[in-house]
Amino acid sequence: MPLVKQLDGDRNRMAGSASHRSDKEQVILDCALNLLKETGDAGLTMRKIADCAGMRLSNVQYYFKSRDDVLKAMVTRHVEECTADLKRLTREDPAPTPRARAHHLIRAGLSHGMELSDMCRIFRELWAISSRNTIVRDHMTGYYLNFSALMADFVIGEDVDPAVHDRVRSLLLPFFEGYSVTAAALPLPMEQVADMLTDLVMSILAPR
Amino acid sequence: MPLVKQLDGDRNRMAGSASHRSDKEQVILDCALNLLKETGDAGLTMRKIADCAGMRLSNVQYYFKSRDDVLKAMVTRHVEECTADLKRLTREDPAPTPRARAHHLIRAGLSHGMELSDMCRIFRELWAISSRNTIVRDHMTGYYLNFSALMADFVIGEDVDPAVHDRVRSLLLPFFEGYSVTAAALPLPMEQVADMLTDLVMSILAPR
DNA sequence: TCAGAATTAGGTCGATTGACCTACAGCGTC
DNA sequence: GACGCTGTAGGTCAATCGACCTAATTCTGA
Repeated sequence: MPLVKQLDGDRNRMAGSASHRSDKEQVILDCALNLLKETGDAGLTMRKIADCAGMRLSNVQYYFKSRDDVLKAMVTRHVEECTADLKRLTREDPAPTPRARAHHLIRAGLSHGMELSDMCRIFRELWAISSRNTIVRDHMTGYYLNFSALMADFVIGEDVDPAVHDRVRSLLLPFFEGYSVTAAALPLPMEQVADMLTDLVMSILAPR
Repeated sequence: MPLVKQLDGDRNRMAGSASHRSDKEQVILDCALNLLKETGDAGLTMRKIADCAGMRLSNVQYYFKSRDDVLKAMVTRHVEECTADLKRLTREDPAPTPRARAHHLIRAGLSHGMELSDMCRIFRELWAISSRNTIVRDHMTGYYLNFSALMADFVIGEDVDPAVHDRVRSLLLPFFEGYSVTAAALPLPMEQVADMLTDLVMSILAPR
């Protein structure tokens, strides 16, 4: 049941992901993420985390000796999960053509922003925090680098012209993130935006 | 630099020396915006505002009776200034072709995000706050509606096919906002992203 | 079985916060 | 000269914060 930190280092060595941390640590990070989403950076306090997790303040501080440690671990886990979500999506859809794959990916990406999902709320907080926190900023940048490459791989494969690959990444990543904060102010419904963006991706793949 | 708030009705107040009040209010809002940018929502406190503005806490509270009132006034003023900036930009550039105007606008828009400008830092904070604050969210949505329409007007004029107008807005606005948080993770330098985005806008104007 | 490590309980501490309050100076008006 | 309003000063208040501390308790491995 318990077994905590000694194993942490061991597991983390392997291929850099998905380490099994203790149950309590997971509960703490769950609560921290939830609090960040609901109340923002200012509302994310050690006491509220303890309250939400059903433990004492000192116990939370036993697992994470400072608030900043909670933040770091929380961000690390969150971006890993987002990456895993994308990988799952790309494995699920066997669409045969680049256009079909692009459209499927784009619809999924935009629908997150459309509904102001939990994920988007969390990212808004992380963007703000990353303005002032180098560690969070580095995690975000690394996540985006990986995420955008995975998207382009899915849509057009990995062995096409690298310049085309780069352009697809440089279109999809900013657009997805920006859509999540501007969706409510756009004149077109999501479906039409998705169609337009799909067309734009295709125009990159086959320039006139 | 200021010139924004004059129109809000403070002038035609009965008591004399009404401009005194306006001046102090502006100083307070300047300090609040600066604090938001530097220290985030959590670091924006009434006492720090007073400290920065060189007045007593009670004096700040005389002009804005609660922290939330400061926030509202600050956001109102900020989005007004950003809109004025865009209008200035569109008036300055007399480029004759849609492509030249689009490129000029895009270069300006992306360069903000590229350098993590003050404006971008503030918007990151506002996005986070707007997840939990209806008033801020409404101000942001209104700003984006107006801003994206101004951009499309500038690039293609106001009397083209409304569907084309809507598509240009729906491409530029999300991309600009998203670029400001993903620029560091994109494989292409800003210039190439600007060229690509310009091409994409033109492909919307003249579909094959 | 039992020493020591892992975990939990229950505080204390100084610092900071927003809201609120009273006092008072300067001013124009009645 | 009394009054009312604006603006400023200075302070109180309960609430909350992160960090830290000590002691008890539970678990584990030799």
